Amino acid sequence: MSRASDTAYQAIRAHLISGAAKAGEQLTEDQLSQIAGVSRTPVREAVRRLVDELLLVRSESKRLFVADWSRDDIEEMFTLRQMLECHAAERAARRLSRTQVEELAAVNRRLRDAIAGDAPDVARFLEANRAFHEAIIDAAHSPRLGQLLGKLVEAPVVLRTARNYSLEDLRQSARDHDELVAAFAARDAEWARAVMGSHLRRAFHTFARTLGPAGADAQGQASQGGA
Amino acid sequence: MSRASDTAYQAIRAHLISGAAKAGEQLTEDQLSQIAGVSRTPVREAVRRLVDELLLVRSESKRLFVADWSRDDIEEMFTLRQMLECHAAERAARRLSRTQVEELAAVNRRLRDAIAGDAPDVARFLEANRAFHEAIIDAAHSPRLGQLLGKLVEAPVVLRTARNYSLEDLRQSARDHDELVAAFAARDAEWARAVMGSHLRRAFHTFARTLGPAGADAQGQASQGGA
DNA sequence: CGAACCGTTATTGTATACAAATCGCCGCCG
DNA sequence: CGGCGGCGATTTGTATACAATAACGGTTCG
Repeated sequence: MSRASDTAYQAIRAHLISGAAKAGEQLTEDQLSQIAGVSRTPVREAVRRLVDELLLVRSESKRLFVADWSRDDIEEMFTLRQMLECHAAERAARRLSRTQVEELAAVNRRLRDAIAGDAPDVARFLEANRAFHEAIIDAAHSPRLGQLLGKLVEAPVVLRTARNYSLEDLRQSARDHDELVAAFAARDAEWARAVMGSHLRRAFHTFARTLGPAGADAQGQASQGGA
Repeated sequence: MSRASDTAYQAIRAHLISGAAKAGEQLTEDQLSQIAGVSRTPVREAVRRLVDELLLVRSESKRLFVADWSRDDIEEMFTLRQMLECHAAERAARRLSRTQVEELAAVNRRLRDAIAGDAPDVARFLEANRAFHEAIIDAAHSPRLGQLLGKLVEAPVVLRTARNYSLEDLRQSARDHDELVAAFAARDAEWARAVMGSHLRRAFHTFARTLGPAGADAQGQASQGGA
């Protein structure tokens, strides 16, 4: 990846994740180029990526805003992710070699380690979690699928880092992963799909619980739509 | 949309569709800026879109090539599209108003008109077809879904214009659309999903038939992968 | 004769200056 | 008192020049 535009991407992303920028706030390319320490050209490239990943939004008149995810947006995202990632699990179940299954199991042991004690290491947990899901998607051998999912998983992973998960939530995730590994070992595609489905759907509800009841929604903002 | 970068997008896209550029051929941003008649800056913007839509490919060293779709790539793409668009049909079935259903029916009448005689007007057919599917996706009210599908439908629609479809293929499509309208009118989400599924799966086989048997595949090229 | 090295050339990446478009505000008129 | 129009300021879009990097070809050494 090119140097400056990648620098810009990471810097801006970090800036968004850190919470320094509030949802709905306007940002200008100039500000961002100052933050990233590069000129506007690579910033624009980085911004395009971030818009694609739904972390930034461009208004109708091309002005730039920090994305503001409503509960419905998040549910939609989880639904799409579930659809695609269940498919990935199904394909992976048919293709994973014994060695690869063992590798997945190893990744999940790392994940368990991260939540072994009373004080879970959330950063390590998230890293292992990401690696686990990524390995499955890779194993599905469907480049386009991976590409589509890449965009979807970015955003929530980001938001997630800011949230507090209960230890029980994390442990349930680990159990889900174990069952996925079992399904893969058995080469049972239907099983894998089903486990992945409930895993992600529960993740959504765990996530949504922190946002309040289903009716309440975020306030308006520069129209996010536009397909 | 900005003037020059949009011009560039359309010009380059037209250049690719017209067949003037062979699959796997290298293109430089300079060439493209000459073709489009604008500077490299908007060309780069347009190129990013086209890479995203899988019409162009960037090699590991950032060189630019005309995408070369293997049969497997096409099958993958249709599979993903089916998954997403079935979901869209399901949602649309629950949401479409009587008026909207009638509008869909009208679009399909346009489509039938285009293939009424012995010499079908393929351009009009494709336009109506696109409008039909787009209306369903819009009705699904899922902006992210629309966005994902946008990328997937671009490529095949493009290739498709170059192919010859039998009159019977086109008529079958029209019948499928009629049945979809019926499913929508009945507000039967399962029915809609099923019809959409067979519609797209058949489209894939119709398409694949023109590419030869399943085993034969395209030759190598700059690695297309990269999720 | 083959393979690795180095200089040349082609191609992409970045910075900067400028043009176009948009916004927000202020004054004007109804 | 409220809406309309236009002007200044802000922000994005485009062109161009230059820098960095990767491919190519020739030469030389083993």
